[in-house]
Amino acid sequence: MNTLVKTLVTIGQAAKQTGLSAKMIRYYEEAGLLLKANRTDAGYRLYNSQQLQQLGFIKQARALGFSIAQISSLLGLWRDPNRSSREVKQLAEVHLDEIKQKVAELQQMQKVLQQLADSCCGDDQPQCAILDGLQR
Amino acid sequence: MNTLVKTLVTIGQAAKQTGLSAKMIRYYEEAGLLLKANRTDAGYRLYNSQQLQQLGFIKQARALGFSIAQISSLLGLWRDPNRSSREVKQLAEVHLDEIKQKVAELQQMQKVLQQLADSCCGDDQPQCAILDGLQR
DNA sequence: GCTAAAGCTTGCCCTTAGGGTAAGGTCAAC
DNA sequence: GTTGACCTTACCCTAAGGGCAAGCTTTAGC
Repeated sequence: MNTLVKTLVTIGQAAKQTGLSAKMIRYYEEAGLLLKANRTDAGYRLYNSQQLQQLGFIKQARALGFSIAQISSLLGLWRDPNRSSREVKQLAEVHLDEIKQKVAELQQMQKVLQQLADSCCGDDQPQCAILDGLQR
Repeated sequence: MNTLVKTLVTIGQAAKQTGLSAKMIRYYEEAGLLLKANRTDAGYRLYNSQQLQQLGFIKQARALGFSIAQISSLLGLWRDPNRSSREVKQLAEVHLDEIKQKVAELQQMQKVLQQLADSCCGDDQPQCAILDGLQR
């Protein structure tokens, strides 16, 4: 028994282990985030532990709202031993600004909508402050 | 001169007056928010002031983040003299909850990402807390 | 050894709310 | 009469996958 044998798993196993769907994994490969996976003679994709780790990286990055394009850049830096953390931080801060922007927009919507809702009686009458507010 | 003549405008004029694009107006018509617009003999769409008002309504609602489907419901209530403001308020509060949900998700992302960025030196070295955090 | 179920493959259409472009008809000004 | 601005429909594109179908492979049970 060779302990150096890499344990290879099919896409379904990889999905289970990473918490992604098989569809996502194929999509990430097609999008160029992952190198083309090795295949069995029958054409089944096989993943080793390093590739599983990459998939985990992608999952975490997606969970933080990074786009596929941004993750592509992040992975490039991740793999690059000559990277500077400055580059990574720049990418992160660009995304952070995007998030802050979206939060601000949504909060503005929320504020206006809340005001409209608060001034609407919500009773049986047709008169409605929300509709009036939208008509303006 | 008949002051009752309805002033009709083409789609380009309607776009200018409402701040929408002609493409949006056609899209809203196709999506069923608007009745099919009247046409000139040449097939140009024509809008009267009531239709312009509806377009304004749609624009306000979109600005508050309502989806096309939600706006369809809102317009239905708007046109219905027998509506109750309760129904309108319910729709608004559903959407308000969606917004609050999104804000919460984004703020959670923001928080985590900010922590990672704060712990990243952002210098010339390859060691990077952000990449480490994503790898986890 | 046979068969059924589960797993894998590719390919296609669907989602939101429009943007972009093309090919062609129409209108107004010069 | 022609040029330029405006209008029409039709088609493809976006982001990040989900869902489904048809067909091949592997595995489990008998």
